[in-house]
Amino acid sequence: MNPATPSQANHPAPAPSLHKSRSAERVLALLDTVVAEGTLSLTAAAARTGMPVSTALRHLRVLTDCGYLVKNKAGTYSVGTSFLRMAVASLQSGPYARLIAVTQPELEYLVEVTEESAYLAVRDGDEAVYIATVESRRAIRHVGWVGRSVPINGTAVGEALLSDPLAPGSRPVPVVNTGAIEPDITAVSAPICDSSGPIAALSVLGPADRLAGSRLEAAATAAIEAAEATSSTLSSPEAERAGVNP
Amino acid sequence: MNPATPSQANHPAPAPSLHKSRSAERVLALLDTVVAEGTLSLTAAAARTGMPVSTALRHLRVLTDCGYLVKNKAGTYSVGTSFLRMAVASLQSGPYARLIAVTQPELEYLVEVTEESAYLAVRDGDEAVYIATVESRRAIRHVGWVGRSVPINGTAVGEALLSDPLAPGSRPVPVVNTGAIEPDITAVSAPICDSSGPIAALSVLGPADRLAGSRLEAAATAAIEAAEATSSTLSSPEAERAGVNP
DNA sequence: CAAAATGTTTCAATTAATGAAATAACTGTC
DNA sequence: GACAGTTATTTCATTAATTGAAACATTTTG
Repeated sequence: MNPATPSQANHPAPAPSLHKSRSAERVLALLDTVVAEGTLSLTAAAARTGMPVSTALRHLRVLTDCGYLVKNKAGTYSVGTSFLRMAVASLQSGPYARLIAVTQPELEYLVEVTEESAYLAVRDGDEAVYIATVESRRAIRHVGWVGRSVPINGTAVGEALLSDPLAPGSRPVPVVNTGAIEPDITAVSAPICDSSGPIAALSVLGPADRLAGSRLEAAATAAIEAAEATSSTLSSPEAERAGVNP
Repeated sequence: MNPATPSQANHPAPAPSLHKSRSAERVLALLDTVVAEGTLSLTAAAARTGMPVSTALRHLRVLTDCGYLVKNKAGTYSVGTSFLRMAVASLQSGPYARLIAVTQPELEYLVEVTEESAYLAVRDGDEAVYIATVESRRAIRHVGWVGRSVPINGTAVGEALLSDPLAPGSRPVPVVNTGAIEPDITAVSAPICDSSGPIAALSVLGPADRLAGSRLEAAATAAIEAAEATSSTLSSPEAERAGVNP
């Protein structure tokens, strides 16, 4: 339904031997699909994941029994409260909690300076996922990419995440790209790094005709500044926290 | 590890016949446990979910192969980017997206008026889950309950979610409770309703000695006001949106 | 360095997942 | 309100796929 859906589940299973849990994978694929689509009927879910309806039904039942999905009166499935609980918990206390918290003010700063929407992205295999945003306050603005993922090659965020800031003499360079995913959208990205390299990236996204010239330069400067600020904040005090409990 | 963990997975399986997918349930239990704990070793995860290590390992591998979990160099597991993607997507475009968006300014209003932390909660079976918050700006404040769930009985949120605002003549009543979950914490809750009853609740949480007397009354008034504002905003224009695509 | 704990692999037994087909419940149409 | 079409649910025999004890490897601890 999405004309260009850059994300979607997984086909990472070329492993020949070694027992793999099929139903497990299937149940996860189902969950993923429903979350991605927001709402899905049984047959649609079965079709999307390529499994027989009866099997899909059984697995969807497991998911609803556990509260991860909810079956609305129309018979369709959507995310349930148990999944919500996990979602907020993972954002609140997972490994990315600090990253997201630290980034928030920087995103706000970027929006203030550039008047465009700012995003935080992390790497996911050969894709980059946008996991947080502060939207521009202008009428025309870039919205709704949180939760989306884009290829890591040929995009500004991707290049930022792949850049090697450890290479001697290399200063952080903003990556600018126009029209990689959608035409007329320009992206400026800068990497957030720890000692081992880029772990995330900040992106400013806006209309290509507006995000250009001196405004583009300003955005590039601001992005690097914000990303470096984030990097140093992250590396400074309490370095690693694994557990959740206070 | 949590002294009192009110949440946690599920034992909803009294069904005698009818094939149920065991590995599916197990993989979800594993995912849930890791998300709840933030970081977990193989043996710990196996113990928590009560399955043999070799089985847990196999399922954890499925989860890491799909990117839902990540295996850090220490050998422990934490949530991965694919799960993050789902998490933010579910908050951004799921059935609760509108609720959360509409509630945000109301939470901010509550914090402004009461100077205490404000939460949004929804029902999850016989529990209530806090899914959003705006924190008080005071030095002593209530934090960190997002993602947590509390029993629906004997708590302020719970009672708000159970209240019946449709009963003729009943005005919304704030529910106040002190020390239900933790001593010295007072909660004020008001239900957000649609035509069929409460669908969520707003809560103001603060230290019992501070959230009392006239301040408590002010909080109660504000909570009701905010909840009613949310209710009417939700019910007014575009009533239902199921799909995600623009 | 020995001992203990934790992580990983193997493999045969059999459980438990699978999916085609039959049935039931809707949905819309005339 | 009956008909065709679509979608959801149940059944059930087959067998593929999951399981877990135990052996082995690796890391941590004393």
